[in-house]
Amino acid sequence: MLSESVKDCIRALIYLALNQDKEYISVKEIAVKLNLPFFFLAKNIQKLVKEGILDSYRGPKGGITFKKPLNEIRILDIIKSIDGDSLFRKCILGFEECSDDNPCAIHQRWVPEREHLKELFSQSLQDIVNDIKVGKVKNIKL
Amino acid sequence: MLSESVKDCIRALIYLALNQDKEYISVKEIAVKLNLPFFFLAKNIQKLVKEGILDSYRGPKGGITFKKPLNEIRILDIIKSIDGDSLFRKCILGFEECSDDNPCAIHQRWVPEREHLKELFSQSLQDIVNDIKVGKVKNIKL
DNA sequence: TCAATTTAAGATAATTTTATCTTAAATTTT
DNA sequence: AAAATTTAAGATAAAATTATCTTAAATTGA
Repeated sequence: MLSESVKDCIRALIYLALNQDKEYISVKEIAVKLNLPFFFLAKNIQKLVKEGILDSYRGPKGGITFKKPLNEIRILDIIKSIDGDSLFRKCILGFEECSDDNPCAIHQRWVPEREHLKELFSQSLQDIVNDIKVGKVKNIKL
Repeated sequence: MLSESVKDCIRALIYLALNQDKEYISVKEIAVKLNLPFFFLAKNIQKLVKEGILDSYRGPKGGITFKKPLNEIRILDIIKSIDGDSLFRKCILGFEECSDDNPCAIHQRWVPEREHLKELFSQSLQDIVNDIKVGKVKNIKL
């Protein structure tokens, strides 16, 4: 469903969102705290920097921080930046051209589900942070 | 979402379901008609034979046929046979242990969606064939 | 029986994804 | 200025997925 890269990045950004007090947080710290492979995470984080979701700063005291407010960063944006948007756009059976007029055998049942998925991932980091901070969800895994 | 193998198999089985008049249909015929790579399809079809979804018969006039009635073969069964059931069972962020008591940050929102997906794929080949034969869906791509 | 056809099984190869490493550049602290 | 820290970029490697091929076994029909 989601690639390893995306999963890592989502976790990293939730961690970052929950620790926004400091100016910059190093990728190293995130990798250690979340037990993620540093080099792999660093490479994927770079993509989010290029996409304009994160800002980065080198040197000691350097690290990454958000470039946008949390409520403007959706899980969907993270997924699109890393994996692309094919999951929310393409035919479930892989047909290049599959539409209402020219549907695959599952099209009419799949399209609403696809929209449903898109909605789910439209939750923002702010939404997630709220769930956690309000205590709606406890013993959260990061 | 779904592997190439699964997509090919679903398409192949829908084709098979729509052409059940003959006793056996060769994998070759399906591969040609659906423009699928023969060797790849043949290998994956073998798994469905082993899973008890299909029967096969060698030699000229040989091929494959269903081992169960169409209403007992769900898309879910095809997916499980080829890709496994992790999509419908595992945590969206990849945590091995993620439950209501010990959830990841997206758990509570993901679980209902996962159930929704499972329901979608619980449609049987018979359901799909009905949609097509009743003319509910036209210009279908196979 | 023999040739043709078709699945069975597994070896091999190509591609993509995931993971790791190396070097460089920027920045801070001493 | 020098040392330490951290991201940047891209090379390299490992693993998983996808694709192809080869040989064998079974079956049919001439």
